Amino acid sequence: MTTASTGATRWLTDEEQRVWRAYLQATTLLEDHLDRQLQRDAGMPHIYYGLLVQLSQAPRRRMRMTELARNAKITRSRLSHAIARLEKSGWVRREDCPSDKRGQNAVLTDDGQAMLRDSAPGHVDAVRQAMFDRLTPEQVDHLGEIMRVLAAGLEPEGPDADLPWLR
Amino acid sequence: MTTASTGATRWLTDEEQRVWRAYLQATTLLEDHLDRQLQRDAGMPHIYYGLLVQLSQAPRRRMRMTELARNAKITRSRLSHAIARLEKSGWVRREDCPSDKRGQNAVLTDDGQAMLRDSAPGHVDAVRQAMFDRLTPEQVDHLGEIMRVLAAGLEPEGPDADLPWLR
DNA sequence: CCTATCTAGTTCAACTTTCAAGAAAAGGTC
DNA sequence: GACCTTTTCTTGAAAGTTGAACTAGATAGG
Repeated sequence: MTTASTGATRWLTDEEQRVWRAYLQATTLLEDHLDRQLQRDAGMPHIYYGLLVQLSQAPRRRMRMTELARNAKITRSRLSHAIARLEKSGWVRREDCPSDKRGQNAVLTDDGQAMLRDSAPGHVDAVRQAMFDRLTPEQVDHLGEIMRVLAAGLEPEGPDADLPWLR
Repeated sequence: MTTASTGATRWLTDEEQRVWRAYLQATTLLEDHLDRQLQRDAGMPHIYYGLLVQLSQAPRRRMRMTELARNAKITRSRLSHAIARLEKSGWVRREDCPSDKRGQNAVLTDDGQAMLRDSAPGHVDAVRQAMFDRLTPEQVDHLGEIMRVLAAGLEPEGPDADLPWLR
């Protein structure tokens, strides 16, 4: 039920406002921190690094553009630009999809794989220091469950739902 | 203790990887969702909206640039550009600080206040639907505590620490 | 087939963010 | 006061993102 249907806004309680504010601050700071760490150590923003990680875990280190965009929760437009940039840096190359002439595979190059191998330890350290070393095991469990719920709530639901990242 | 000092990387466990992945997906989806909601309903990205909210809650609806940047966890450069844009839209104006001739106050205009009043219900609804309506009260408590810990861990510590958002 | 529609991916322009550099005022020291 | 450092804020260019428009190939119905 939304405000629009009733005319009565359910404002956030003081406690909810505090939680929301803490959420915004923590996520902003963490994103910024990791962007900076990876820009320094791997020469690319965090999200680009995430794309390479996905490719490294995919069969034959390659993935269709749309599937990669869907996994990373970004639009295809954004992915096109990102892959173009990563291609220029030599970490990824494009390849025509054999079974669908419209399709492209993004392929992690050997250089890309080597770069990941070299920068992964530093990145894992950064993530540990920022998150896992600061939380109790119970808090990690809770966080995982909470984030799964939030992510599920923001996924498009029906088969005919308008998928934001396909625009 | 970091990998760099010992040579042994403490990789993430499978469960930690799942939590990390869920965190990245949820935060990406939520940020994206709210950016889109506010771009549609208020004509600006989420972070700009947050700046106006801060101003609306400040005494006399104005705040020094540096303080606003610090609260919003963004760099002063980014804030300068953002305020320039909000000024062009008429929601904010700049004002010289009387006590420090280097300083500027960002002031929420009446138009800005009115815009906030009109768009706040829709935004609160969006936040509720995405987060508070999906979590149990216990989960909200846990989330708040977790986010406070993470934010605190990413704040610069010493007085001489290099403050990212002051660059 | 033929046509209409859908899907995959790219491109362009407008906008936002980042980083490095710089102008101007404040503060500290002698 | 003269000098040096720090703080405040802005600027400009490069990089990244967005949303709409577009091309080309796949798909479905007649």
